[in-house]
Amino acid sequence: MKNRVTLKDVAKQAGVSYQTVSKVLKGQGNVLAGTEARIQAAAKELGYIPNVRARNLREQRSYLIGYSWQPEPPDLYNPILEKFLQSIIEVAERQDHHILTFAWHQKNDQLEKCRNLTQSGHVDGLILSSIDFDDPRVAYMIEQNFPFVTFGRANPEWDFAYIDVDGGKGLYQMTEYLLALGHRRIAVLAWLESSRTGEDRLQGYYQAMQQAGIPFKEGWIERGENIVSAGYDGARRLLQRPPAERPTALIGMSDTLAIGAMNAAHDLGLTVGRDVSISGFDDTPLSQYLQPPLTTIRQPIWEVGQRSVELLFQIMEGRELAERQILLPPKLIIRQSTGEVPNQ
Amino acid sequence: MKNRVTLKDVAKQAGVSYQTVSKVLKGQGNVLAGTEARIQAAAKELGYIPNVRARNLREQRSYLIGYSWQPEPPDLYNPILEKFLQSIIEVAERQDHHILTFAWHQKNDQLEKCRNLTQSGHVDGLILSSIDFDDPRVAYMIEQNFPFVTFGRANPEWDFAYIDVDGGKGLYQMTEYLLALGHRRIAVLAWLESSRTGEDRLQGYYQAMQQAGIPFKEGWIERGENIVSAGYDGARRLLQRPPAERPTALIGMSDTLAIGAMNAAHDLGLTVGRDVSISGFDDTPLSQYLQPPLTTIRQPIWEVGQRSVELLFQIMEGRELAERQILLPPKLIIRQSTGEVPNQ
DNA sequence: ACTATATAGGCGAACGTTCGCCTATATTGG
DNA sequence: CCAATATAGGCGAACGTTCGCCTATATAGT
Repeated sequence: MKNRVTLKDVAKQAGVSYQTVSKVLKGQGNVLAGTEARIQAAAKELGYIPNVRARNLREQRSYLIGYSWQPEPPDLYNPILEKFLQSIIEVAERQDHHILTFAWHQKNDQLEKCRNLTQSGHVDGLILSSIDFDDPRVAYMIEQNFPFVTFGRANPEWDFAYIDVDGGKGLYQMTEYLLALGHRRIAVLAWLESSRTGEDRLQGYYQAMQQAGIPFKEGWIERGENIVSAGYDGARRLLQRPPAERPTALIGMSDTLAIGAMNAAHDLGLTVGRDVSISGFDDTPLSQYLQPPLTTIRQPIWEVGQRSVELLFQIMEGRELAERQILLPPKLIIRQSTGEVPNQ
Repeated sequence: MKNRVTLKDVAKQAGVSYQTVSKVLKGQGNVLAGTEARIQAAAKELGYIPNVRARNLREQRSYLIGYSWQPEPPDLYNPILEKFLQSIIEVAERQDHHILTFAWHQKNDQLEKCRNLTQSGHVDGLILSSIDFDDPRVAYMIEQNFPFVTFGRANPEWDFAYIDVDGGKGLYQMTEYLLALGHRRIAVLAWLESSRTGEDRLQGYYQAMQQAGIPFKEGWIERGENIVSAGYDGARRLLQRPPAERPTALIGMSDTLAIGAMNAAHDLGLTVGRDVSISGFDDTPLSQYLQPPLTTIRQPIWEVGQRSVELLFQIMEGRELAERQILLPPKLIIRQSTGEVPNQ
């Protein structure tokens, strides 16, 4: 590891100055064909691989993009992390960049970590997720004018590049679908009001219900953390109401909540898909194998990852951007948990 | 980003040479208390943060650890990736290191990627997973004497640092448990013979069966890829055998296969946990919420991650290691898919 | 034949650290 | 009073690139 082959070694072997080797290898050389061949041969023979640490210092960049996500508690998991990571890694590598991952444990760690990572020159850009409404990281990045992209929206008054999935549209479609099936009493297992993403999604539900002329009932929204037991408890409360006001369909704001709801229905002796319809959000890989398979909403995660890196590259290159805010539509995936599978 | 504050800025403000600032800030200074205070104050006032690119070049290291994993196909997911990643990130950060992630798509990409990453000085060490028996990456790292640790074993004739979970022990415990419940016809949904991990696990099954004096039946091993449909197909074949030779218990080599098996049993009108026992391996976060909850084997992923980074640090520091090969025991998690929950 | 221009490649400088050695002053001991 | 030693901090060098400028030769134009 220590005595790696450097430009100087190649230069000596090829009989030129090491700077010339650099130029030739970067395709900026202005040399005779013979010289070029000699240099290439020497580089190949010696197995020259440029030292990125020196390049980084000289070029004042690190070819690294930072990414961190909010850790889930042990018994839970992040259904989209793997795909998202893989997509950003893939796109980054196409441009000779890598992804540096970092963690934050306390909420107030976040800003400090971002500060350090950016100011120390560790990374050239940042991809942030689990964005809060008035997220201090976003404010800081804007203030510092440091290249970044978020997966998720923040305060709409701030102008910065983000990508998000239109969860409102997702819930709108889902509600519409359930209404078309004939449901009228449709409840939602929602997140706490502090979640911006959660409230966005809920808007889609409100909108569809209103369009269908169904008056809003406060009691149809059960709120809780994004954990299975919250889905279970919420569904249990809803399903134990008097028959006349018991919902016939439950929309979970995540597959996690939907799974809790399915278990609650099961424990109450109800058959999901017949006695009650239940749907989720995320299209967790296993959701199609649940009994019954879960109707859900799939986020275009791969595309989110790809486009966020592409966006970030454009920002890092200082290009003017036509489209800095991207909202991607999710896709309704119909399975048996909301009743018989329709034709096709 | 461009005109960040450097040692020279701090030095000017404190009225000393920049090298002295460096020494003081690294705690190696031999200066008057007053000078030290002046330097610290200046650094704080200017918000000095060392430039890691310069440090890396000078120190000939990157403070980065590389990690890559085998991407799962889109409808599948890696049940342990998130926890593993989080654990290695956390331990790495405690020592001022970060994790650099990279991908490989083709099998033959792997070696090339590792070569580049190590020879270019991108990373100081590597954590490798999805190890093959005669894995060329391992051979290369040994030959280059580059610091690395694997999660998983390779050719036992090679001497290098690894951590693995004793899957054989896991299957032994599971088989023993099923035998204790009274099962005699116990089948396994296994991986292809080319999987070293799979064969290791299978050994535990063979051993337990042999100790119980039950003759081995070739037909009780159904092999396939690690995908739900393979578990489904394998279980279907096993469960459709004539009653006298139909297995009463199916051991899945992964939760994925077990889920396929549960679906097959369901489709054949069998109740899992009563008509047939089914178990998995991994303790996927959702496995406890399946209907019925899945008996499975939990890998100590957090510990694997933690210890692999600790091991790697020791190797990077060139310390002699007492224990370079670590085998951790998994834990049997009993739920209802293998029958009634025992007391406690 | 003399100047302008292109061609091929050398060379210095810089990126921001860290580290070891050097020096000037102050302190101590005999 | 002088030499030995500590103390405080300066200074040069190096890590391995990239980049711009410079120069020497060759070629072309008039």
